[in-house]
Amino acid sequence: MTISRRVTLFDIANALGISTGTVHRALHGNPDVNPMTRTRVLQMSKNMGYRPNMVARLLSQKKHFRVSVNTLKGTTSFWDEVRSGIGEEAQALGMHAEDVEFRTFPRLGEGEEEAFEAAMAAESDGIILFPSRPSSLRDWMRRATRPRIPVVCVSTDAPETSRLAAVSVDTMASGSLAADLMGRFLNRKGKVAVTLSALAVTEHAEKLAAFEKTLKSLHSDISLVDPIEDHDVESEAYDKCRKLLASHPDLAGIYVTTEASMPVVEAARDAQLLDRLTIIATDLFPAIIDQIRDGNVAATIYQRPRTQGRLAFRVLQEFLFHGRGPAFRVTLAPHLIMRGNLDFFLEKRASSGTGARAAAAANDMPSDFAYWNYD
Amino acid sequence: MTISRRVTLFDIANALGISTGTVHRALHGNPDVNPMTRTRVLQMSKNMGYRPNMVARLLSQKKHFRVSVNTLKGTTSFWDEVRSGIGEEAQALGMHAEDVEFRTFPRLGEGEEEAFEAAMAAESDGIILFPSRPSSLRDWMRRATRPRIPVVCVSTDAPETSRLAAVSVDTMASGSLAADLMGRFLNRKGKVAVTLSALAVTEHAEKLAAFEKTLKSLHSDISLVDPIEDHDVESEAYDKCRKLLASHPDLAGIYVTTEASMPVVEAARDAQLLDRLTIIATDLFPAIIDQIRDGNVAATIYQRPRTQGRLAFRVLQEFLFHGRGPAFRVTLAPHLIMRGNLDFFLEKRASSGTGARAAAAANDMPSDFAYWNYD
DNA sequence: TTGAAAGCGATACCAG
DNA sequence: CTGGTATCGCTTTCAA
Repeated sequence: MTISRRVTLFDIANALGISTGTVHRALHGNPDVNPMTRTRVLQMSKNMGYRPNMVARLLSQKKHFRVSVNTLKGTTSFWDEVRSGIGEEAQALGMHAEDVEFRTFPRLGEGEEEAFEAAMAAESDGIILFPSRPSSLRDWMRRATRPRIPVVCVSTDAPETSRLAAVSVDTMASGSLAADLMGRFLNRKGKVAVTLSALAVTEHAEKLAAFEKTLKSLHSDISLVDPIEDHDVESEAYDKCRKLLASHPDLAGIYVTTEASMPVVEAARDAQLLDRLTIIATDLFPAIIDQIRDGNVAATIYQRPRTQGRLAFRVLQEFLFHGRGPAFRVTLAPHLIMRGNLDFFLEKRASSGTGARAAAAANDMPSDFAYWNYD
Repeated sequence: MTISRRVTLFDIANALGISTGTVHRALHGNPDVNPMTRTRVLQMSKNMGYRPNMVARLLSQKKHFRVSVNTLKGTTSFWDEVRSGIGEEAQALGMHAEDVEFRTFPRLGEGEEEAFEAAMAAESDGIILFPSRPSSLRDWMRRATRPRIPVVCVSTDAPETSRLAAVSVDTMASGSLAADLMGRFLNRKGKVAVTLSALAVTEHAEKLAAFEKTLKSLHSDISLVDPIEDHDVESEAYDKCRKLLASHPDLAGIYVTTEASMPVVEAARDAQLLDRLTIIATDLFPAIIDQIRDGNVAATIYQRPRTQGRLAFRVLQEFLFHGRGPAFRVTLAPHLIMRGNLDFFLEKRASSGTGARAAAAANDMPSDFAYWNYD
């Protein structure tokens, strides 16, 4: 049996001898429809295997959403990548530049609220944001002018807010992978430490927990000292690391769960311990590249910011267009980058922006070659 | 300056006092248009910042493409994953099940041509296929009834054919990562081997080359013996491995670039060398899971078949809808799976199919929650 | 509670 | 070469 043409609203209406308007209303649970006709429509729709044509739906709804992207200013390449992932997906889905408004704030917790309120004031239909201070976000969201504006968190979750979803790396997988690698690199013995921003940050606590658990179960001869909290302050990270190395001169490895691996490297270098230490870092940024090349950092766990951005946008637009969700937590498997495969990542990343832009310039048309650079 | 409404074809036509038809033709390089009007249109379109509405375009084109997916039968979970990735993306993009026809062939080079011709006979608008015998594919494509049917290769490329694109893992990154890991796991010394299907297969040759190169540059004290070609025959892999282990009893590691890691494990076990050997495998399938759990396989380089499928579909549909391409080679960074993070991958994979299906069942509506399971 | 009809923004065909 | 118009499938008034 071959179904040649797709079944449309019209087909159902026709088969039932009613109008497409009624079919539409029945299918969408509109209260003003005779229960009798509703069941008949539902039945027929099922029989005929009706599936709505999303494209037609979008066109007729002529929805032009405006989304605000509130993230940290771009010195850290992480957020540049996130933004470019969002931009790519927005283009691929045919959104215009005017529809995506980027608002940045300079530092953790600084200007974040202003950005949020600017987004509300601009009547954004949805917000993608980095909740640098989850607890404050909670407050803003509660007393927001429009209470149910969909918010998607990137990189970090903001628990107990009414956010639509949170997109982040799979923290458990990250911590576990780091632990297993560490164990192997150290020949299954030695003493290791973990640094993180704060135990109160869910993601970091999870990485630590996973790291610890995997170490215990797979490499039980490796011992773990107390975690270091740097509170996102470079000097604190450095100082605490120096102290750590002083009190544990036999330390064999450090797993840095945040981007703050440079202070750790520097502390190790200043303590003359750098070459005895196996460092597993997180993410990719200019300064760490050389450290990987020089062999000071054994590996880094790449959280794929571009893909995080892309997913965040998809989740949001899925909700905006189809009302689907919430998707609570969307997690992403991290990539492992070592000296061996470092260059391939750098290449991929470099070709990315330009590739798409070149294509766009060539035909003077919007490009959605986003998939070129899928990582 | 705030642009309130999107500029449409009609706006341009209006501003110029001409019709939308002419604007459309001018914008699309139609030869039958006065060069004078064309430049005026192009100019105006640029000034007004026109960008086509993809949704409207799709609807008006009302193209119902039929694509054929020709892959290896599903005992290997690899191809099941590829197919499900294709299916997910097809759904997400609003295609119906009838529009994607899966044709499978039982073994390498067996029934492949029949599948290809069936696809042609069925008047498919595009084909996604695994070119198990690239050279034969070349012939079929040359004497195909319809000469320019777009073909996207998955997993392996078929060079010198007029294929639209090939989607595969980044072979260089894979080989390099394997090499660096191997070096670290072995403390930078020892003798290692590589197994592959055949040197004639580009992808395998590339993995080997990258492995060798990275070994040389990063771990020069590790020596590499001649590669083993198993020609996709399990017994050949086993036999050659036994021979290898007999002649090199001091072998410290093996990098298996193909899915055929079980014969290697068995050969090593039968030679009583399994626990002295560090094996780095490729991909994830039922049998290997236990080997990873038991510590017989140190790590596996996962080629993300589901994502390969997804990308293959996107490339094809991009071409079908917008005439874009070719994209020659689309590569994907591999994932590293070890004992530590194995369970997270299994979980992700498990929740995938069911998650989407559950959601679909729940609202009795098509689901495109593909992003749940982005890996 | 239902039907009829007007869009949404592009494509494509037919006249002129 | 260009204008006019039907069309794609769905949503959304406006009457009845």
